[in-house]
Amino acid sequence: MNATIYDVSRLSGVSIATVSRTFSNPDRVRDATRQKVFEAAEILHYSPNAIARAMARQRTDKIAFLICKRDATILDEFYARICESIMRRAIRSDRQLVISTAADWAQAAGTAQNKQVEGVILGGSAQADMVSEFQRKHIAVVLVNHRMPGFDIPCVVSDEYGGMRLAVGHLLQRGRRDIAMIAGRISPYITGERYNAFLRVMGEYGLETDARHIRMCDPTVESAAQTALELLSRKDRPAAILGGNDVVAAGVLKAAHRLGLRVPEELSVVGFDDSTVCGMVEPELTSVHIDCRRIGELGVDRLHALLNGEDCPQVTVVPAGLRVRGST
Amino acid sequence: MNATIYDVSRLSGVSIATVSRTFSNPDRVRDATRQKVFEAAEILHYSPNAIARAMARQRTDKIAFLICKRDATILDEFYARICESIMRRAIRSDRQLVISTAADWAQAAGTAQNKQVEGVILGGSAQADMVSEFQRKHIAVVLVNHRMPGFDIPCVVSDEYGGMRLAVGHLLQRGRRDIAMIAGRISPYITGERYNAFLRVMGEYGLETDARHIRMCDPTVESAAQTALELLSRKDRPAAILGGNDVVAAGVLKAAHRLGLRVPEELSVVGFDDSTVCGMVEPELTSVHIDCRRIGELGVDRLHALLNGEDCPQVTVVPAGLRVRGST
DNA sequence: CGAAAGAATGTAAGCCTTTTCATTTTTGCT
DNA sequence: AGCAAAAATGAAAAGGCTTACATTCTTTCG
Repeated sequence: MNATIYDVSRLSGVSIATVSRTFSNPDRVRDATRQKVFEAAEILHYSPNAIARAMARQRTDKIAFLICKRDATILDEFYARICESIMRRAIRSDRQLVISTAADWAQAAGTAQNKQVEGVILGGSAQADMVSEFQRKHIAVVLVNHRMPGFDIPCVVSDEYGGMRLAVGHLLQRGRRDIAMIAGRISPYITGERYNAFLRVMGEYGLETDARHIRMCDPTVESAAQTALELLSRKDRPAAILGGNDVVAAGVLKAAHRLGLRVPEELSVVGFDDSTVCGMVEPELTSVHIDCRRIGELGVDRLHALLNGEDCPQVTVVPAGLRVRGST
Repeated sequence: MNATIYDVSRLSGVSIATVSRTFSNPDRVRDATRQKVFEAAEILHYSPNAIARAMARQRTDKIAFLICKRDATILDEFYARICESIMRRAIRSDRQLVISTAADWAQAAGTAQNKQVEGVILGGSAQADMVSEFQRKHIAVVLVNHRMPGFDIPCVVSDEYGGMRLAVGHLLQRGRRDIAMIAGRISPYITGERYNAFLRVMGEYGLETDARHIRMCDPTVESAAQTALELLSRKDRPAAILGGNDVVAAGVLKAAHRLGLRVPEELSVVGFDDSTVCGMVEPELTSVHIDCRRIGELGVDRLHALLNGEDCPQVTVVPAGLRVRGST
């Protein structure tokens, strides 16, 4: 149906080898020849068949960003940002990016298998067995927002601890010592990381962390608001609440509003992710800035390094920042 | 490197044709044979090479969702939702989905070309020439959130007019007759559609639309807030403002807050899209609900219909709804 | 039990490139 | 002009699978 290299060869009067070279290695053919070939190709609307090419070369020059719906979803601005950044970076490279979802990681692996892609960026909590599966298939892997101790895989993560330190430090500066945390049930890795960071940082500042001041909730505003409501209705209510992410923090703001608590006068609220909602709520939300852009870029870079046989750091930690706004 | 059909053939003692059939047409081989083959495959970690298969069959069974960064981005919750829905629907089908971005449509077309995918769902404002390009390559196309009069392409869009009618009707019920609109510069299609719908609906209700009450702004809270500030500072300020989407509406809320205008008592605000921010702002935002989920599903369904040679409606309009919340 | 029909399997060609190696043409120099 | 070296080109094999067609094995039933 579509023109092939043979058609072009016939029309232009050169061999198929030369046609092939004209497209994949233009400076290896003479100017005049190249022109003849391009002309013929133009007439026939020919363009190389990527599949046949992949077949012959035994490589596709494709990489994938794999998202597992169970762990991460693009509906979460956090992941959407990473995804966006990966796209942006990949566009400028000589490898094509495909984004692929799957119901579960097993299916995702299947999708990526069979040399359809040479490398994958795994977003969300990958499992060890699936990573080995990839490695056995000689598919390069890098992890974003996740790490896998004991595995020989580059990963790029945000400095959750550093971010938490900034947040808590800032609250202390504002005179808040009685700090609670509501950890939204986001991806297991992030949730765990932030939770541990909180405990550690509080410990380092010599603050006690009342177990009742650490709560878990579903990652919805409503759930967060409910949880915050409980926390704030108690006599010994905290002076500040850290949300596991901005949605949770928005929920806290909501709860405060319902209780008539003024923010930041009577309660300080800090979120995580520095997403666009921070600027939409009232007061605007102080939030730990996660550099999703950088995470995505580095993810792509690491994968390219791996594929190019360059050496490549195992763990890359991207610094976090703090955007101070009206809620503290 | 990886096992091929030949290896399996050798180990299991059957011909490569039988191995092939075992994988792509299991019930065309005898039970005993199938088992032998699967066993051998298991041992060799064999799985069919998708590229070779595509080469032989002259088809990939892949479809793509193409996003052009210029027009649509996954960072916009609206598109993220559609994207998510497309993924969800595609997972359950027998065709694989790849999501692909490109700096511009030309590049996107290149990506999809060459029979790497059999069909594409185009998100955002596609251009006529690119669509013809696809058609010449025999790649099926469906449009989501866009239509292309005069072209033979199924498209699925939201009923923006119906949504607008609900919104304006609701405001009138609340006694607001002096209604302004701030159209965020979102995708050209959506922006235009909502703008036109506004004019038309206002006309139908016999309301005059002061040209000064229709504004354009960048799709950021700040820009929207600025624009709203101007609108609301005037002596003859409107009694209600329609935001072109929720982000814009959130900006309006912000402006109202700055001016000390109480919402909804002194100003009603309605957004578009019914995104998650609606529940986060104070007061919660009344918004026109766009059924992104359905749009995505139908997009996939239409494409499948097209590829299966079934007939397929040209234009599908998905009804919009109205979620009334505190801002009106 | 044997023939005919049907099911299972095998053979080999084809899908469209790339790439190695051999061959031809061009170039650069003396 | 003539020769070696370099550049351009061509012939052919390879890449892993599917599938039409031919062949062999099983059933079925008179």
